[in-house]
Amino acid sequence: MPAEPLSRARIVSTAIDLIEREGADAVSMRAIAAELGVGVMSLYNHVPNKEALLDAVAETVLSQIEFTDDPDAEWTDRVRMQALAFRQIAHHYPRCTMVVVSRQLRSTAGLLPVERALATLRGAGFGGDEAVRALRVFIAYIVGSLLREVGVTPTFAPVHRSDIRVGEVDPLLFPQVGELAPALHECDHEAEFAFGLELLIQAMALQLKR
Amino acid sequence: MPAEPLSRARIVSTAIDLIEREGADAVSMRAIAAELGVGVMSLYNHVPNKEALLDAVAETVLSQIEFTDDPDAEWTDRVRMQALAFRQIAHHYPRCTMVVVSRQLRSTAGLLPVERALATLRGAGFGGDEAVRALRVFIAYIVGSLLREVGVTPTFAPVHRSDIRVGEVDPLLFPQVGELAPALHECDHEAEFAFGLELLIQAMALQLKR
DNA sequence: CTCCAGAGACGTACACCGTACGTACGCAAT
DNA sequence: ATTGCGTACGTACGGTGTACGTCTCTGGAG
Repeated sequence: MPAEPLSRARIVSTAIDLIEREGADAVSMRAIAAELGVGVMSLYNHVPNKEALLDAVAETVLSQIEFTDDPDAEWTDRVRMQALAFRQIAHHYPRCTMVVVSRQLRSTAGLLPVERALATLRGAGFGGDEAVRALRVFIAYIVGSLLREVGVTPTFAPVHRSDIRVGEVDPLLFPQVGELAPALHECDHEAEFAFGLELLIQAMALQLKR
Repeated sequence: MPAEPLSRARIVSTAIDLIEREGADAVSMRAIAAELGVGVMSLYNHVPNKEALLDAVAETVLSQIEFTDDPDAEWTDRVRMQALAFRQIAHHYPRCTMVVVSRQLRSTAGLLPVERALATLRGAGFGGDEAVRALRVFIAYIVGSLLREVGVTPTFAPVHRSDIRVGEVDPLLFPQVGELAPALHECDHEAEFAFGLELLIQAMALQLKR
């Protein structure tokens, strides 16, 4: 029973599964090897080290973004679509998001979204430098939003179960936080993301008319 | 030579130093203990575990934000000030930024900026839910920007030394990236941050007039 | 003064981590 | 038949966080 021959792809795939199932911290070479029913050191025949493996994880996740780009649509719609596509994979691989975002890739998978976004922005009429600046703003917002969404960053989302101790903050020291506790504790991630995205897109459009 | 008696504050402080000097990955209980000329397990008399220590690091850094808030100023100016104050400590403790940002604090130090921002926004005329939404957008943008700035997130900033191989990307696959490589490889972090921040503030102001 | 309790510093030990290195096996080319 | 290479694997080393037991010191109570 040769069981399938152990390949880089299979290793990366089970790494992703493991991250999604048990979290990024629980990923170890030993755990991955055990999952595959294989000796630990066998992994190193296909992957130079753990860092490279995590790069591959990021790349694989990133390459699954489904861009459905309509070249005839308004640039605002196209930018929105790209941002939402990005968010969608983060939603699909929530525990991998931190790994993806915190690792700069110079590979095709990493550069493709950048290329796409720059093309869209320049097609809209932005100059080269302007397009780069705009892209950076969008990326910052998207990354920040996704990190909140997957719970690494604060903002009181109900990331993990309740300390529904709403009244636990001192309302004398923190009157606003106290009063707005209900709003702070619930978060429709999709709506919040869309709100800020729309804000940015409108601001960009306004910027363009000058 | 009793050398000063080893306290939680001293531990946190040398942890911060160590992070800034050697990076967040290099921080271990043993390294901190060695730095203090102390046994490893002595640390646990003042800190329950490493997680709590990193929380304390985040809290300490956060508590050093200098808010110079002028209650008579325009709310736009006040929001800008708060965002810049936040960025400033990240600039002062670059290697700690990731630690600060990736750890949600329910403590005073973590809640104070939130309280402040909410008060400012509501004072400007935003409703409760609107203020929360606005704050979330700002936080997302700030967090995303800081992560780029300290080099954990991509975007081609010259975070570390050169692969000034500008021509290394295939200009056929990535014409935009190829053409805009110079712009992509240089990044005036402060200007970029200010640009997006202004964009957001203006968009918010526009949102307010309705 | 003695005595004793509590606190803090520390050493040892364990389980786990990434991975360098050496070994064993199967298949392709010589 | 022999050689060589690629792959799987075990062992081992130096690192990690921390549970536990021990030692020493200090500051009141008797």
